[in-house]
Amino acid sequence: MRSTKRYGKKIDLALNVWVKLTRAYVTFHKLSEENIRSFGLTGPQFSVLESLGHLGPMTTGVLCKKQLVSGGNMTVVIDNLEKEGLVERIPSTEDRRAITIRLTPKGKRLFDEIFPQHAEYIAKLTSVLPEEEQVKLAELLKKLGTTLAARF
Amino acid sequence: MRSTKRYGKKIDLALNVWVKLTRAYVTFHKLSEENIRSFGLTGPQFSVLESLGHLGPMTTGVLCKKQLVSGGNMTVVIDNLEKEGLVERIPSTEDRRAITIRLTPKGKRLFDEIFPQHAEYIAKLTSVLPEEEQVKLAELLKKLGTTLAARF
DNA sequence: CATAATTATTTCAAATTTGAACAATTCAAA
DNA sequence: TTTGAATTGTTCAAATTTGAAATAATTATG
Repeated sequence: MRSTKRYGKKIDLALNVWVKLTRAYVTFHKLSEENIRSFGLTGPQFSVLESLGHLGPMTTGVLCKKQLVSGGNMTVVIDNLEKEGLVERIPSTEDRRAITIRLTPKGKRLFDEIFPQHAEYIAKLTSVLPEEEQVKLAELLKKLGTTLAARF
Repeated sequence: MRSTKRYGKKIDLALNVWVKLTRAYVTFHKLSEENIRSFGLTGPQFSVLESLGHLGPMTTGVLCKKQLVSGGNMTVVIDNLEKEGLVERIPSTEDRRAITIRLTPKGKRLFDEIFPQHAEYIAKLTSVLPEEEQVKLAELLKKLGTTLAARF
């Protein structure tokens, strides 16, 4: 950390956290994305399938909040999944502005097939840390993420 | 974590680490990016200024490795910084394929002005964790990131 | 009830990023 | 040497993402 040693102890520590968070995330993300591509899906497509597969049908807006992406982007992602016949748009019964997205049977089959494989891969990557460190890391990251989201 | 409780203890734990890493990173990144925009720079532009400001002139290729982005992208980022008069391209003396990028005086002045401000902001964000947790988190993230990069 | 403000989604243009193709250069081995 | 493989940076096309309208529907307020 030679590059971040000139701003006082507190700031150096904070910069170090941020740098390490970025490196760990980017490296992990590239590997995960690569694995997802091998299933013929993009990362965002996979994330949508995962949300729908685990939590059931939900509206476009809820999907946006879950993945923290813009609405314009989500429309495109859903368009592409729809073209592949993996999801379908159903007008919401309660709110006629809203559209419910759900897996088609084909989408459900694909999800059931590839999600466990991808989960195995994630576990392989994560296993570079022993389990007790994984627990600690998840706990700290959760605290950081939720507190930031709540406070800023 | 209702959505990730059906694949066995080890896999659930790994998925949890990955989900929390993603949330913490994306949330932090959006806030940091927003702050950088307030200085009239994009995130990648700021990162290049930071590398050059802290470590001195370096080639395009080294910048790519530091920021983990593609060469095509780095060319555009440097083009834009050059248009603003913040960096300049110098043909490398040792390797005539390579081009050294360095800050102009204007770039150096901007860097000296805004980096401490941004560092303060990062410290404000990070301060949602007490210092001993920051130390622990940085340590775990470093281990995760470096081991992944070395092993996969 | 009527009007305004908010919310959900889509459309569109612009910015960003990647990856492949390419030109120039370096390096290593025959 | 010199041939060929690898590396450096750029260009280009395509994919991705965002953010700002635009549209439609709902909710709140007077």
